[in-house]
Amino acid sequence: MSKKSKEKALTSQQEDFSAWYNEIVLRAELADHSPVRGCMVIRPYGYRLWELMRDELDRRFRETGHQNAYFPLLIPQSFLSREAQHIEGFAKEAAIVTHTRLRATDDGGLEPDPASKLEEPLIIRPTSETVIYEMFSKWVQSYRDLPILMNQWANVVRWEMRTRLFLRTAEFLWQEGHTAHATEAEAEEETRRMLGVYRSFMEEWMAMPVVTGPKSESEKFPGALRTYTTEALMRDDKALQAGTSHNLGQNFSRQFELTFQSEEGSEEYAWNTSWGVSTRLVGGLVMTHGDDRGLVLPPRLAPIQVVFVPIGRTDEQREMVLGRIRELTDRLSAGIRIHVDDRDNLTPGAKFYEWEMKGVPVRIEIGPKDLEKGQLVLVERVPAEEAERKEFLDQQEAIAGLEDRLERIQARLLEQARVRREESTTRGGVASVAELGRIVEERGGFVYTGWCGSDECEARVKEETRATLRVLPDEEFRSADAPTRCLCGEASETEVVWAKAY
RNA sequence: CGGGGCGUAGCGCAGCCCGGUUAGCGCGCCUGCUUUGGGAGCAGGAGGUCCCCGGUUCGAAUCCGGGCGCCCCGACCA
Repeated sequence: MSKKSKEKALTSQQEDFSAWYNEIVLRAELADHSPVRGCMVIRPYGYRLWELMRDELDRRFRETGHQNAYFPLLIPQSFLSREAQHIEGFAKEAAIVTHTRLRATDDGGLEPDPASKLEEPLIIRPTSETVIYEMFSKWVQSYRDLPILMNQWANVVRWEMRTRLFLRTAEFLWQEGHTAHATEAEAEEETRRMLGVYRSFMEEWMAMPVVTGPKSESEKFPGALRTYTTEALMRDDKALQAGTSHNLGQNFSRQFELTFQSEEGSEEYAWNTSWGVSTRLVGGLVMTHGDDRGLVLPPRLAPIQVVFVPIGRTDEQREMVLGRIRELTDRLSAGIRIHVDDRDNLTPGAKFYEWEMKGVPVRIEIGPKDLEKGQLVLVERVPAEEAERKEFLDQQEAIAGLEDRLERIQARLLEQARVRREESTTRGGVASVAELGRIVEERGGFVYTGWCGSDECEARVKEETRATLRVLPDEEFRSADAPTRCLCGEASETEVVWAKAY
């Protein structure tokens, strides 16, 4: 019995992925557009998602010895200009504070008071390397003060031309880790360690598989020696840079006189790293798992893991059903995030659609018939097999098994995402730029090829195919028999991954 | 910053080309009754600076000029 939907249906992913994404973010109440162009309001449901990500990442940062701190939003303009590449990277998208007062205009409006003009403009941080290393230089004297392992949760502003909710907004929330070390080897180890933290978080919590490895010279962070990335593949077969970890070398310590006296007594520049993930991860989560019904959330990050929908014709029935639900949920471990949808102005069907759209992993229906039989109806957001969509289960057993079920769902989502990525990955036999272009155009996904290592070659491929060099994959991701030739015909130096990217 | 599209009720839209009563529809919202295992039904009701400013006209959502905003597609970026 196909029911005509009164709600406008979601645009399907196949019809227009971009429209699908925008609609789902708004309709699932993750975020909304702000009055200021390019900025977003993160709504409670979306913010809870971010908080759950944040809490787990924060736990992992502490576990690896890092401490949280907070550095100011405003940065002296002169700081940014100290590191040449760094300024080049951020100058084009800066928000600048020039005045400290407003005054009334004749026509009843407001304008910056010229008398309050700052001698030196302040930049709203696009990232905090400069202030942080300035401060580190005050705090560090000897090798005994190292390493410094610090992190901050903050907002940053980058005045983007073109924005999209979560994926690229003018202001976003993130974490930026900043460390200082006595040796290059230690800094490199730290850079790698945090890349690993990101990777395992993304896989274990977001159920989002990633390919890790260094970026090419042209794609690295401005001011870094080396940038490592975690690259994920979205359901529209475009790549998303989900997190980055940078070995900054001594670039910043030289500019900010971040020096220390070594064990041997010599004065040395410290070695720095920085690493970050942002609210962009929420966008990545949406585009990794979402389908034409809406969001699909992995249980570990779902604000609501299990939603109960009571069903009853009469007030009396509803009371009894709700009573039963209370009995059952009292017995649940406090670790499970549940919600009982007892609204009486919606039919059960309407609730089903709503919670599916919001990506809740498990729905449990209980009605009068179930009370008699001691059973309940359980539906997973993404069932293992379509055939068993509605499961009729013993109440006690179902409740007792919820925790395990959520873990199984978590694992399955990662597995499914992995399968999708592999199906969208092309390895071997891509021998020309034209062929790469064709694959990227027609099929999308990750394309592995050989690379001679030259910037010019990379730029040419980018120009001709619209694909970018996403990552020089770490060994475990490389092909069994790596290509021996670059697309240009020269000998391949390393295997690389190309894709159209967000 | 270039190209395209759109601004009318909370949301989605019609009306505009061809100016003419109190500006309309669906969803949502409020009240009541009946309902509830896949988007409930009926009845009643609330809700609008038609993006802004100016012009043309007896009369502007509609025509003209200027502005603003948003979305999409490109160049740059987490």
